[in-house]
Amino acid sequence: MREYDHKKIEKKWQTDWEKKRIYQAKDFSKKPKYYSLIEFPYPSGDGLHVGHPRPYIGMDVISRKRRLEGYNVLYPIGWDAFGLPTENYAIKTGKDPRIVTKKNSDTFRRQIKSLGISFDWSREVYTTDPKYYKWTQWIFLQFLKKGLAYKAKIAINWCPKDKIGLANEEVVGGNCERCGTSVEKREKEQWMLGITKYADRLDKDLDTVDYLPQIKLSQRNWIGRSEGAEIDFEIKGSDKKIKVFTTRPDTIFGATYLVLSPEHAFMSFLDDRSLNSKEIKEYVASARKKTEIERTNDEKVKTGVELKGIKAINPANKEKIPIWIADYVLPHYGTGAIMAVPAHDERDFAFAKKYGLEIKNVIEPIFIAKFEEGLPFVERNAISAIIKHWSEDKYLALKWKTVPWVTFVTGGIEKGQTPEAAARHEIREETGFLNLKLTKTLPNTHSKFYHGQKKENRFAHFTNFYFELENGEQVEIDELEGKAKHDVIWLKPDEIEKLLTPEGQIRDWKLLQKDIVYMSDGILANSGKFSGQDSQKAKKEIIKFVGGKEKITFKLRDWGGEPIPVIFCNKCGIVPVPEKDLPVELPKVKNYQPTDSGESPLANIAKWVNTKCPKCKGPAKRETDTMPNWAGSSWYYLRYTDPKNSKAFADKKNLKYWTPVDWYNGGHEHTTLHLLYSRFWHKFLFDLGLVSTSEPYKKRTSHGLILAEGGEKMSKSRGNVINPDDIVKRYGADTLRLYEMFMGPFDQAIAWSEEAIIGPRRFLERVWSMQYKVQKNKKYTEFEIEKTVKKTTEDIEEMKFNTAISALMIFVNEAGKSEFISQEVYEKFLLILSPFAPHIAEEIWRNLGHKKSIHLSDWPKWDENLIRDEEVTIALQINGKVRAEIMIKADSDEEEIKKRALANEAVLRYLAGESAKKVIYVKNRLINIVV
RNA sequence: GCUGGAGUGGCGGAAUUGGUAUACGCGCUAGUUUUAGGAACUAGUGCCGCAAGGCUUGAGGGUUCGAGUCCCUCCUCCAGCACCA
Repeated sequence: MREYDHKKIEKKWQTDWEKKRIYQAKDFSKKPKYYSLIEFPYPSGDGLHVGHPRPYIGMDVISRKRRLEGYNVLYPIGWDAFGLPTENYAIKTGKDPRIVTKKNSDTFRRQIKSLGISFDWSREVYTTDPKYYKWTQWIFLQFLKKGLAYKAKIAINWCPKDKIGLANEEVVGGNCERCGTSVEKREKEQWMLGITKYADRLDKDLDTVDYLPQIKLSQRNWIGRSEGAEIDFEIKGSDKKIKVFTTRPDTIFGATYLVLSPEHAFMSFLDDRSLNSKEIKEYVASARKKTEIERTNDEKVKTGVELKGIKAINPANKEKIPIWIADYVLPHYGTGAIMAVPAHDERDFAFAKKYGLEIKNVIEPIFIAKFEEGLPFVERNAISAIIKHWSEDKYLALKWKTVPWVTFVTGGIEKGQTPEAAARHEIREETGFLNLKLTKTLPNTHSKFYHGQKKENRFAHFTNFYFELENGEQVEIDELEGKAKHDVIWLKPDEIEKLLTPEGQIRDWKLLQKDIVYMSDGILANSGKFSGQDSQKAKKEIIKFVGGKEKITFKLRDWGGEPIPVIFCNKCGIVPVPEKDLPVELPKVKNYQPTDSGESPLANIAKWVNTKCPKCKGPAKRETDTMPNWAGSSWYYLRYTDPKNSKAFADKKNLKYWTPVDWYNGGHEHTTLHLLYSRFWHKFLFDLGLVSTSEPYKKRTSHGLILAEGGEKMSKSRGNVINPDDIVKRYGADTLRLYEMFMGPFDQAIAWSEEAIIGPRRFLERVWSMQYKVQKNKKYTEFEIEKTVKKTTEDIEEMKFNTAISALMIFVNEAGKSEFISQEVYEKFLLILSPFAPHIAEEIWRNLGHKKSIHLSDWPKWDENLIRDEEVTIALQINGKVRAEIMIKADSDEEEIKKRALANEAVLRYLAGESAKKVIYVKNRLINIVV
């Protein structure tokens, strides 16, 4: 019996596989293709830590399984090397980023190879390679041609220490993510890509792909589609109009003022027309000075200034309403102006409260409780009354006798009766109390419910009152009307919310304690001819009524990116670099020091910057800003299909064969920006007829981070990095792979444990020693392997690698008990183990006499008939508690089992003479005896 | 604040979706054995209790013959978004 020598085995097979190129994808094949993809790594100087390979191993398991299932698999890798860290590193060391990148990727490659990941190394791409970024630039020129790339002056976050622009994500709490310096706001010309033009498609087409639900959700949130309307508000005494965007046109009768963002174009028209133009100008100027962060982070205290002497006209009710400017209205969303409905919007409410603006209720809440399906609704006008005790902080409620309700006093309004009179009448009848002071009338509410006593569905319209009792004087209550139906109880404030049944009354109570802004749909009120209608249903009619237009708006904004391949000419303006001159290569720069102005270090290299205009041949300058790193990573998966092509970014035939990516796994942190941007690029290329599918990725999943043992992020600066090299040396790549897949759910973050890794190693030891128990032509533990094959096959597809491995372990534990194992069964086992532990599986496979690699074999099938157990254990429960177990033949007769159960000794003991009320049988699972 | 996810032994985590809670692994306890290593093997291991037995899935209520799973209220943690009208 040989020892399990992982070092020898792993080295040997890695060399062999590489020599025979068994993982190289073939362009075009009779086999069906399968394209599995991981996010390509950023090769930092720190080398790999154990967190990096988790997704690679996960997709490796999928890819290896697909090969065994007969697919022609493309599983490529490359290096994403542009971007801030490289630049920062270069700045620090003064070294050429390309040399640094090369060195780093060499380390990464060696480390990844030592794990036995089945990447096709012949298709490696580098985003820093001119042969690659030539095509990034080329795609950019296509954007330019179609008008989807444009230059705009936008505010950027500027770190004065690093002298570098930061993306919003790189600003944490107003400080630079890297160095902690407080970030400034700077205006800078930036290249923008018009992703917003694709917003609708990016949203809709999510229906056509198989992404994890959370991923779709966060993409949808990021795109932020919302349906609403644009409505013009006329300015009194002027032909000017202000256009607002709203998702709640149904609340327009409650719009009591307008708010414009300080950047709004109306401001320039205004000039000195308003009575307080100086104040306004000051406010606009101060808002401009604030950074985006200040504007949104100032604990959301709202400030604003009224445009005095100017009024707008609410098109719904023709009322004159004031106009304000305030920086809580964002310039770049909707029209940069809103109609404020303080009664039904929290932000408007806070603002209105602060500045004493009118608050007009136009939506009355509707509460829908349980009702009988199919029964018509009987409409009733009703009252509800909160009544305070005359001397204590207690409130009157009725505890109903026939139904399990606790309510405030309620009752119908008779014809000709005022609501207040109805309330007083009802209170007297039901409680006998006489001396009430009407303290407050609360807003109306509506409620749909089933009236258990009257046996009908009710649609009640409530007028709500708050009374205070002046004293305890009472009259005798009529037996029938009062006491027979309910008892009067007094509730303390903290009991009310817990005990009260009707939601509407709970709301009344809460409203009495504090302001509540009702923002949901309901019944319209104070809304002219629309009063009484369902707010949701009336939306469209109201838009028509006020002359508005339905409109869909997106949160998504165009994003800045800085391309290289353009030239600025004084005569011709922005001129694209001719395609034949691509790529525009970066010059070798000796000094990578950044400049104070925010210009690229390239700007100092006159020789490179000064060039000729391709159009007029006059003197011109090159764009000196460099591409953001997401540009290169937006299309890299296309390059893998044809990585060496010098005529196009990839040949159409290759693209047609390999795309779309069948399964793309990546980090949670990329589910919005990267994923959205690459979808956008892909759709653009699709529109140009350059790729053959409208979506790049058929399926997308995420993996969780691996954290350090304390649960902290792993990083060199924290000094808690676990290097896979050490693990591979001591336990072997197979153990590491197995452990990473076994440690917990794949999509969840999880802390590394140096202790727990021994488990998978022991498992492999047992797998190893099993080979010495193999018997040919004998069958053992047959149905166990069938079960294991089924479970493993299914779990891998759902990325439930942890339970798949658990099934493998259970098999080995079981099979290990018998003296022998049949070769057939053992081989099946090795095949389903092979995606997780490819080296040991290969070694044993060959030891068993195979000449060809296990990884070129076939994935085993299982026989459903063998899995079905002949006998099953079922539980005997009494009142839901397990008291005994019995063995029965699978699918045996129900009555017979029940008889056996009732005759069971343990059952009889627990029954203790009592007879069974009911016996429930769940097929092949349990019997529950109710006593 | 909003949205999404989660809370199960000493620890990482299972649970065919309403049907025997704690699979698998780590750790721990006892034993066996050895080429003395960061070992291997065998048995045991949710909690309380000597036991019979009782109790257990963040807390509290509810529905059900039966709830980790469904409903309501609340608490805690993680992630993303953050005035998007």
